[in-house]
Amino acid sequence: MEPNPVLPSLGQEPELLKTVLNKEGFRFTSQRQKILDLFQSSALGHHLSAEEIQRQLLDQGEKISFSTIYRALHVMVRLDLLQELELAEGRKYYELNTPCMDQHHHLVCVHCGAVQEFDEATMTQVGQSESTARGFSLLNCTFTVYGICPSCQSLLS
Amino acid sequence: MEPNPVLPSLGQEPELLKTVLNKEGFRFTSQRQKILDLFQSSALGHHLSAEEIQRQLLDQGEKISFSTIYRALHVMVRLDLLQELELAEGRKYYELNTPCMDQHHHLVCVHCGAVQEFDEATMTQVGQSESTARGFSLLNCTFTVYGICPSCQSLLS
DNA sequence: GCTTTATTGAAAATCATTTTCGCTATTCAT
DNA sequence: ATGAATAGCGAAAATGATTTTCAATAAAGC
Repeated sequence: MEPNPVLPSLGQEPELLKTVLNKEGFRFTSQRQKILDLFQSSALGHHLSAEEIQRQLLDQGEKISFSTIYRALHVMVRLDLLQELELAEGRKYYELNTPCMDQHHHLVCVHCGAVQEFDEATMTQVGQSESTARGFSLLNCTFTVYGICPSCQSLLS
Repeated sequence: MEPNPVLPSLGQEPELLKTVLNKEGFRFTSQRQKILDLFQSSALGHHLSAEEIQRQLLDQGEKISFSTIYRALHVMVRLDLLQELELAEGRKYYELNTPCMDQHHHLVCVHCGAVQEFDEATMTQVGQSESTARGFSLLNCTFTVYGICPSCQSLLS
């Protein structure tokens, strides 16, 4: 739950978000800053859905519409500030983007939905070599493992 | 486009699909057989969406509703005959399920949507070790690499 | 065969996400 | 700074894939 102290995050300073947005013709708004702040005040690698973002902002007294949230998320994905994740169930999640070689991957419990992150340098190496082998320029790679977590296993048995 | 001659596929013989369905209390129907046939008459690893399934069956003169298609797909995923894939864009794809250690992975062009498959034993090994390390029972793992394919690169430059 | 009940198709319902539109607020040049 | 141009905002309507409802049909098993 601590802001990550290691990675020099782009939006940590308001100035930077504004600069990055304006560089591409987008405008800086308080809503966009608040959404980015949410990600930065969570643990590194914490993922949020649009609904969770709205709820968390409401909890801290900020009313925001879904259209604004989705537009902000798309802009920040386009600017490489965020990464879009498909953690099952027809809902998209977003998290702070990290350089490709530092990417982490996900272990999802299909029963309770719990998600754990793990690092594995091998993954991105394989992604890199497979894509260059086929002439693709690599943008991103995701490795997701689905299983049943220990506590659900005991519930089910 | 050839039916795969190597893997002894469960639904190849109609008897088998019926047996597998009945074993779990589901009923054998011609619609389910036709859907499974579609997958088996395509190349191994070929993936289809519900819409593509409906179109292909219509093309061969078979009318089928989306409710039936989705229900059949879910049943077959539950029976481990098919595997559900999330190849971006809010649409689900399905393909014949292969034993976990033979699983292949996907390289997706985010521009034109082309998908290539590749095998990589390393992936499933990592998935296995990560999940057992955390006490998860492994069900499935997917590795998806996003990039831009050679032809789109030349179009864009 | 006959009964039970899972399955089907058509249409309505969901649900996350996207778009529309009138209004507001940011940007940039003056 | 001031103002014109326009990106972004919120509310509500629209979209599009998937799911559910419900009456009619057809497998399964006795």
